[in-house]
Amino acid sequence: MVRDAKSLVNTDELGRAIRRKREETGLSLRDVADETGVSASTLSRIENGTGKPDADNIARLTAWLNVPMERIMGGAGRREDGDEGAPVVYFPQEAMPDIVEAHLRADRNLTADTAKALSELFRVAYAQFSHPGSDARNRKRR
Amino acid sequence: MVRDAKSLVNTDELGRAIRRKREETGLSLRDVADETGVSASTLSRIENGTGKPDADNIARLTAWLNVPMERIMGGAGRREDGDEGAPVVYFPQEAMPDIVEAHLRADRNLTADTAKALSELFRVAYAQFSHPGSDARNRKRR
DNA sequence: ACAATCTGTTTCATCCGTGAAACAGTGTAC
DNA sequence: GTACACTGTTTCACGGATGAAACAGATTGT
Repeated sequence: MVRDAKSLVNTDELGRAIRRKREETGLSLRDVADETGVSASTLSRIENGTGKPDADNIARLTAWLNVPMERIMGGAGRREDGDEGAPVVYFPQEAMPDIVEAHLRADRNLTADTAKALSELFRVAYAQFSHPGSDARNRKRR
Repeated sequence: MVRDAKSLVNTDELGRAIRRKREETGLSLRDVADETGVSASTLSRIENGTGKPDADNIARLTAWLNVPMERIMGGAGRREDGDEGAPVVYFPQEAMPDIVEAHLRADRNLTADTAKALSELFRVAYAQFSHPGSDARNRKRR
């Protein structure tokens, strides 16, 4: 059942991937820090395999790497195929714009200002579409 | 409202999902604790939306829920088929609209039509801002 | 009645990941 | 030389997530 207290976070692989991409693109730790929102000191620790990054930083860095999180974190089952009968709403209005913004910040083809502008645009548009005016929380499942 | 929080971990939905499945299967917190390796006290906190679980516990619980982790955490990514070792495949700007679209489609707060419309809007806006040749690139001296 | 055993919640002390800032090298200009 | 601007690393105080254990409530058995 439960494997004994083994860490499910593959820190080494994550660190290697980050260092590889960072060096390939010729960026400094502080550059990546600016793009991802993860501090340079934390990035250094992750690249050197010291400690385990928390969930937010893993999400930011996997977004920057463009790799699925399961690559870095183990133990997650895969379902999803066929249909999403699962009655769970995972991305409510609150989270979505932040997720998009995180992706935009990680996009090297955008300046910080542009990323912010796009993020704001999306935020406004999303809010408009996802808040029909009623206070209905979630769409009823059918 | 969380202004700077920008947490990429959707704790509330994770907690709701766990509580739902736990009650559906008639398990106690300590039962789930035994199955997942997450302590009952931590489970109680997660179900009630207090704090943010760390990466290991997210992995354990998404595994127990049998849902992909991206549903809980806002990571980007694309799975490269098969190969494990070196295999982190990066592909930059073209991916962004697709990533956003994937997230929008997974958002149950949006109808399919709305998701598509938002996706298109984002695609157009992004293309406008990110096309090469302009000043879009970050100034970077070597 | 009482006790025993469940349940979920909440202290409590400990551990650890975090970012800012200090630090140590390494060039590069002047 | 010696400032300066960069690099990656490490120190530091702090916030917060954690599990064990204490806790309160409910249910059941005797």
